[in-house]
Amino acid sequence: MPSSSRPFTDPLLRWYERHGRHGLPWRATERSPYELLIAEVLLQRTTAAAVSGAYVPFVTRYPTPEAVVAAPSDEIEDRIAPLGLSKRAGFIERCSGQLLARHSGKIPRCRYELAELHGVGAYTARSVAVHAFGEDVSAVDTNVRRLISRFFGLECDSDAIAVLADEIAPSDRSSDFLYAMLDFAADVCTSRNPECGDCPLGDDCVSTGLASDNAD
DNA sequence: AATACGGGGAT
DNA sequence: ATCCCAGTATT
Repeated sequence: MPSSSRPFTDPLLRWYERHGRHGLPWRATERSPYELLIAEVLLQRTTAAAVSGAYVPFVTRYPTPEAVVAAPSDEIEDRIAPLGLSKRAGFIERCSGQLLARHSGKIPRCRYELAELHGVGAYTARSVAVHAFGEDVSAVDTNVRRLISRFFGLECDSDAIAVLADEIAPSDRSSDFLYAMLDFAADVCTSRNPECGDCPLGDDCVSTGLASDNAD
């Protein structure tokens, strides 16, 4: 992590310790890599609030890839349906089969092997690598993209965002840092009507004060 | 490089 | 009524 990024990372981590969404069920300690992978798939284009209700019943009913493969397809689909993008039910089934066939039911640590799994793209692979295995990278989703583009003044669709996100990830706290960016972007640096007023990053944010979104 | 998938909450 | 959400697979 370059020292020049500390005006970003330090206040962000401090904010996270105080105001982060620490109660989200997939963040509980002792979640297995498989359980984290399931959470990430359910969270694709889906709000944390929506997933939080369905998550515990899901991983309780299907605690392993074996349980997914053994279960009736329509039953899994019924649990995904309220979240939308119900084809993810099929993703999870196929992914679970691949986990059994290729990795003897375990979640691989390598994010490129992770991304070979059905329903697991670059983002989800990185996310699992960070939260399950502590890899020193970032995962750029909608929230992180918006936050970094605003703070550093980068174009929203710039490839530089992903590069920068990796560079500034603190090697010893990559998971907390990612959660911190997600929570901060969801609660303060929101898509519409960001709370720039009492933003703890305000002094150094390129876009501070221009309350219109889409900071570039 | 576009497009389909999607229900639910916020504005 | 429209926008948005911890994206990915498929044209």
